Amino acid sequence: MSIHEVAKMAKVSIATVSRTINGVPTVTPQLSRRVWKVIEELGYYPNTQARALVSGRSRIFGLIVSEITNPFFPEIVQGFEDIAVQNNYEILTTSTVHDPGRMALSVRRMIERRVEGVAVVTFGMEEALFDDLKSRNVPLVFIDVGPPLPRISTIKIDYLHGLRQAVQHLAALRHEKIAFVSGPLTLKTALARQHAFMQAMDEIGLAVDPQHLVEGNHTMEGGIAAMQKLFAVAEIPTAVICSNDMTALGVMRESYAQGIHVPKELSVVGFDDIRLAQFVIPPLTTVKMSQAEIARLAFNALLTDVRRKNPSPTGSEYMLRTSLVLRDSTALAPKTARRKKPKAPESDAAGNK
Amino acid sequence: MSIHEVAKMAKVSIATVSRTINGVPTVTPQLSRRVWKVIEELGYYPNTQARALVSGRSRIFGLIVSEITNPFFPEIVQGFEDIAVQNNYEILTTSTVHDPGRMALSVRRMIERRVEGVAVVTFGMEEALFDDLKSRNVPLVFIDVGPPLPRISTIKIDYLHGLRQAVQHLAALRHEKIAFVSGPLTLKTALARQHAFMQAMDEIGLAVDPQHLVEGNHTMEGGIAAMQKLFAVAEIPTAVICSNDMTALGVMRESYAQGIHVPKELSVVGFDDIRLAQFVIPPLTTVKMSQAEIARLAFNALLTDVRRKNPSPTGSEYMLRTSLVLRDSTALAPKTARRKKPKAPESDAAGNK
DNA sequence: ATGAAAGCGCTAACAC
DNA sequence: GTGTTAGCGCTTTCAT
Repeated sequence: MSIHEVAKMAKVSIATVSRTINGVPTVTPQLSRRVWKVIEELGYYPNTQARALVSGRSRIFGLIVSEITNPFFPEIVQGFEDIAVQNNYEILTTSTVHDPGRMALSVRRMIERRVEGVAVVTFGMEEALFDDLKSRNVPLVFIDVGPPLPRISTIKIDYLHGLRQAVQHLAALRHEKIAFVSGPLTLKTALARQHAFMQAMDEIGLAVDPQHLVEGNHTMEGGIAAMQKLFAVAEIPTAVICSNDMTALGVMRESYAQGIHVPKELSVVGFDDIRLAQFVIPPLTTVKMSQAEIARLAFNALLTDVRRKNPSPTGSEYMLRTSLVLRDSTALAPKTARRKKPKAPESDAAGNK
Repeated sequence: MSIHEVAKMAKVSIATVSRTINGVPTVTPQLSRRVWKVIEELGYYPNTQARALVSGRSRIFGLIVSEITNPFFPEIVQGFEDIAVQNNYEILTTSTVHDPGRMALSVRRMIERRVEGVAVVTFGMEEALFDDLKSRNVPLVFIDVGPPLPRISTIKIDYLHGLRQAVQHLAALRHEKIAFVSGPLTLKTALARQHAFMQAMDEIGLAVDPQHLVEGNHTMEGGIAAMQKLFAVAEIPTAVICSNDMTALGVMRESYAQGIHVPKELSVVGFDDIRLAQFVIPPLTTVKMSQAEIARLAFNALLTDVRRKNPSPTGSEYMLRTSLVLRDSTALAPKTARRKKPKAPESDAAGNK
């Protein structure tokens, strides 16, 4: 079943069928109707491969994520698909699972399928992996990183805005000993978050105890470990801001295990605002970095670039604001800072004082 | 950059280049080396659209899921991608977000891209939506449902096996009043789970109090609501099995809110074993329905079907076992069944007795 | 063992 | 306004 059958049944040339489908205005309404009728009857759908081949436009955008099973990404994938669908684009999603080999393979798959652009939403990456894409002038969009090159867009995240709100929110609740659990400091984005936190603290004249700066790894386990470190130091914090929500969940979990009540004894703030943040107990106060918005910005960056005849030589930049979402994991600082746990082990520390 | 450039540089015909790439054995090793060398140098990647067009095989499988943002699905998507990559298949994932319109659109997108097969992993669906696919003889694989038609495979889930283990596990812990929170009973899969539960209870001679059978909706909110109902009845259960993990999380959350300790006062069992089940507090005992295995079975069903010349007239069936995973949300039944909450409202019921 | 050529289904000149 | 035709990049006969 091809355009030819439609043409034959409608008694027109294949060119007319093509024009009808593509809405070329020269086609007589009468003919157009006839053609559409046949198309419906036959249940004809154009072959996109043939279209792509002849037009040189695949109408596919690639989306590379770190790992689809990380709760941060599905919302982005969904958002990306939603907009793609509206624009008659298909989306080729690949998950690199933090494996450089898979990443390289992703790029290869993208090229083989002749995607028109690629959105790269990953934690950390080797830029060299994208050389094949760059040399082919495939529009690219990155988060936070990306050289000022033509056909390369960057979505900058304004970490400071949300983190400043978080810090000031805690300060308003009389917290002074505010800890920060970072992500892996090899990651630029993790570093940027930590810097933003430091700056926000500095702005309101709050000192950061070096012991209150601990490195996590953006996982729940990392949060648990970080929490253990934090509560082993002399001066225990009354609030902790985490570099991402999974870390915050880990901190909350460990707090629960240690019988430390959140938020009464410890305020916890996350970052990202993954869906799950609403559902944990207590619902997590966090800095929202809208995944839907990232998807939208990334898609539009690509679309804009594809349509552009002469790409700007310096690439394009987009900005995403972050902002605090208040939920129930933060509260007024306790009057007297909690001291280190008594050494005597309790058989049941969980939840009961 | 096309096969022609490679041919020219290697001083062979395009046919030879094609044969080399496709590993046709007639090509002289010497020529083959020459061609491969040029391919490397040029960074040439074959155009899959052209390949698909001429060969009639797109090397794409479709994967339709209910919603990628539901924690149940990402693991399936990842598993599917992993196997697809190994087999040089591309995967076109679409998320229907429970919208029949989006579902219809999904099917359309699949047809337009000429996928070679489609795996449908959704909660409930209108079979009619797949008529277009069926009439085109596109291999299909469904979970649990699916008519015995050629080119249609079904993955049957053995709910009973895991649920029987769950029930017997609880019985061994001296539980007798075991409640069940079902999914929406309009869903065949939800119904099947409930039936399996009933049967498992029946097998060991345990009666199910009708008040202990409440309908949820496979969301956390549904679990919360169900839990409230369950603890408003005269005879309060000591254990509750949930039709899926999200429901179980809701039940646990509401237990926490009501100050009911899990597992000391209430044992909770989930179903699915989503990744998150390991991370909640306490880690959830649940019936595992391996998402990776579903992905594997579905992909292989499709691959098998694609390769088959004469499809079996009755379709194929695959079976997936479920089995209990023990974690910390189940424990010995309390000696004396907890009674209904005292009417006097407590300002702080959470966690403290 | 290799090359020439037909053709997959479509779009876009170009004619009329 | 509509039809004819030349490819798009590849695979696959069919010759040689």
